[in-house]
Amino acid sequence: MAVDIEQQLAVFKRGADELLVETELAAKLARGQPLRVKEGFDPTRPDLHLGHTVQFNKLRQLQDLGHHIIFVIGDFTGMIGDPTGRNVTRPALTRDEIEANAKTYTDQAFLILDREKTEVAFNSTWLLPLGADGMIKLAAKYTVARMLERDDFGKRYQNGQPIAIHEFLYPLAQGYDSVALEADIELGGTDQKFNLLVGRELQRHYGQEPQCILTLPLLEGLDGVNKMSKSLDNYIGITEPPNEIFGKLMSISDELMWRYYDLLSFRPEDEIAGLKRECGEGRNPRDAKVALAREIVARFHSQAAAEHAIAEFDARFRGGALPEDMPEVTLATAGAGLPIAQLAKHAGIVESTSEALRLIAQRGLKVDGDVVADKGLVIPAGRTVVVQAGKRKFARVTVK
RNA sequence: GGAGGGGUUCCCGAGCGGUCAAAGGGAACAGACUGUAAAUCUGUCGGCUCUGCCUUCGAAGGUUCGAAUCCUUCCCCCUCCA
Repeated sequence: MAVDIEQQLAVFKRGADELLVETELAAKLARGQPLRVKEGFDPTRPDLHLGHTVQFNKLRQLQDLGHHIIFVIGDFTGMIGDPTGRNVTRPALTRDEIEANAKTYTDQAFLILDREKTEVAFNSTWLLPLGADGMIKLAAKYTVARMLERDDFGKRYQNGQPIAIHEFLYPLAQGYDSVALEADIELGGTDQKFNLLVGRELQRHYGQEPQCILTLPLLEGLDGVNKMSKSLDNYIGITEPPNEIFGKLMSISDELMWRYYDLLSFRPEDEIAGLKRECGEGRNPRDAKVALAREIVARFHSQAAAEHAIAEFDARFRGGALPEDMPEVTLATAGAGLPIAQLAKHAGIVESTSEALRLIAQRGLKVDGDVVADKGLVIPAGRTVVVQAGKRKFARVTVK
């Protein structure tokens, strides 16, 4: 702990939404011991996207300050089930599946965090032994009124939407994690604030010094409005191919780009401010976007992959070239050839022949670069063509 | 346990015997414009062997020439009372 407290606090707070309670954190830091920093993750969805990495980035910064990171896999809380109500019950994951998910999850996290210095913990380790009686005792420590303070619950309650009882157990279980781990501070997204506060409360009940809370902003998804999530399909997955990540980043709005700079870039703050100023003075924001996309691709793949993505992007969208990689499909035909609509559907670039016909009507379907004008077009057996739906979907199809 | 309200196409939400594949909005998709920006404008937005046919309005039956709309039973959700 060579770094002084003021400097440390600045690192904690950079880009953060809220720090509770700063004076408490300063006191903890003053002891000169590494803090036990906890954050929980739900392993039911193993694919991580850039939104998750906002959290990882901060954990990494704290790790670099010498603090002890505890990466909690919510295997028990995951079992409680999906809190959004109307969804079908999630099939219970087996132990093996959970472990497999956890592994892909942590492997991805370790693209940012230092594997050697990170403690990975499964919360079933301490929650399972609680048993029904332990859970009841735990539940006795909180009231329904306080639960309804949670924005999400309160709104649903007021709007007449269902809240299942077990959903109340979720914050309690998560809060108990902090007790079991004797966390000094817990991180989470702003939507986690309530759950994090429950942790504080429970620690008091169990005679511990309450944890501090650091919330980080939720990253907006590609639409720039909703938070990034897989279910909204507005995400950039960190295991996606370089060209995908690059392309998706290039498609965001300028406004959103600056947001991404703030939350995702490792560049110094003044450098980002400089870029922003240049664009304000007339530099094409596209340049800044390329720089951001390059940085992100390089982080999850490599510098070479990033340069390559830029080159292909230019060739494709400035030069009009075809993408390097596209699905190769071979389709059998019973007759002399395949009608274009069916071909597009079976090639997987449209959902249905109806959609293909609509696209044709709107001049959005191309064969070998030419707009398909005739919906009756038949591709004869023996030919190989490149079909394109819209700007992004391609396939090379051979008719046999 | 009692009383009332409700379940409509991806989402919200109109429709309440025929003119309904179902208004309107959102999302999404395509085209124009561009920096593959965003915004805007135009169009599309169940499926198919597509000038026609088939399947949708919680589920299953029924009434009717004809049902998302009426009846019966069932399932689910909400509110108030107990």
